[in-house]
Amino acid sequence: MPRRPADAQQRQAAPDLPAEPTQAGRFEQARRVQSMALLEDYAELIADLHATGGEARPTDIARRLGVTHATAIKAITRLKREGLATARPYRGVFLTEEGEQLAARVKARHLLVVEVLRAIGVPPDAAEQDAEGIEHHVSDITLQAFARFLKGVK
Amino acid sequence: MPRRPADAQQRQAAPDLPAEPTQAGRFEQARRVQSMALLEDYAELIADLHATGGEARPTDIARRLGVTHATAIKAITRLKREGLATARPYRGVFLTEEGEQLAARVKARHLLVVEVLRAIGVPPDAAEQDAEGIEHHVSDITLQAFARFLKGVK
DNA sequence: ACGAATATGATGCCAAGGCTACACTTTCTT
DNA sequence: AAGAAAGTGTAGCCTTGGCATCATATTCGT
Repeated sequence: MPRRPADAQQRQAAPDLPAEPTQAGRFEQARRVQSMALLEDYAELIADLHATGGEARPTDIARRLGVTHATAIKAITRLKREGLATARPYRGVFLTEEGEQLAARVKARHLLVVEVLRAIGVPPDAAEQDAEGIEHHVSDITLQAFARFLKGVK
Repeated sequence: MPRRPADAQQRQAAPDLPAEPTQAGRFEQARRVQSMALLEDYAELIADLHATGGEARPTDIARRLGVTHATAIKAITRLKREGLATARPYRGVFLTEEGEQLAARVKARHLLVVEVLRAIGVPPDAAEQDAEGIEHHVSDITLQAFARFLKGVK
């Protein structure tokens, strides 16, 4: 996480708000997106676990993500800190309202990305694999374009 | 960088080689990709600086990327460590043969991704912005599909 | 119901990639 | 040519997200 530069040397203190169309701006944005990716993945997975099995235990989460439980717990801590989740010891993790909304958005986006890749002719396996990384970088504007595109080819 | 797990607890020591089609496998792959993204961006930029201006100084690189020069130098150190670049103090950074190849691949991929986004109907600015993050997650297989797709709509 | 197995949570370690600050070169300007 | 400006490199700090390990808590099977 960039932690607000405030560097005096050679950066004109961009007010952070506008997505300047400069190369540096694009890279900054990409880095910002990246820092959200983890939260998004966890939120989506927790929602999925609740939707299917019923519980989202740290160990389940860790296994599904391919990390150790310690890593999962650390991420869950961050989710709690961000107000996206709560957890009762030995009772699993629960998404807050905000967390649920994030998860829903992420899931919809994931499906759309996979669909678009498939429509373009990407083999199913590759589509699934690449979507996992791509989805986090798909902006709302691009997402809308994806939806329109699918309506066209459907 | 994952640093080879060797965890004994609940992971069956996957030989690292096969891209297993499991969810955990997909996430691992996405993380692996992520760790390459930085090197790719730097290599591409260095090649671009050489192609246009002529020199790739740490400060130029830092400015273009929107980071401080200290950060750029750290990344350059990693590039050197990975055998992708060399540097002569106060004389700029140079890509090795391998670095050049990486840069070329990355650039071609970037252009293709932007083109595909445009073809799908994504506005230019969004296409440029999103491609910056997306490109790193586009596998060779998907890239080939992209190329075929463009031939079709061209 | 109790002991083994499993899950949980807390620590501590590591590397990457941000940052600031400071020292030292090089280059530019006058 | 000398001082100012700009570039370069080093060091130290922070956060994130991996990891292993250990001590507990819970759950399960007999």
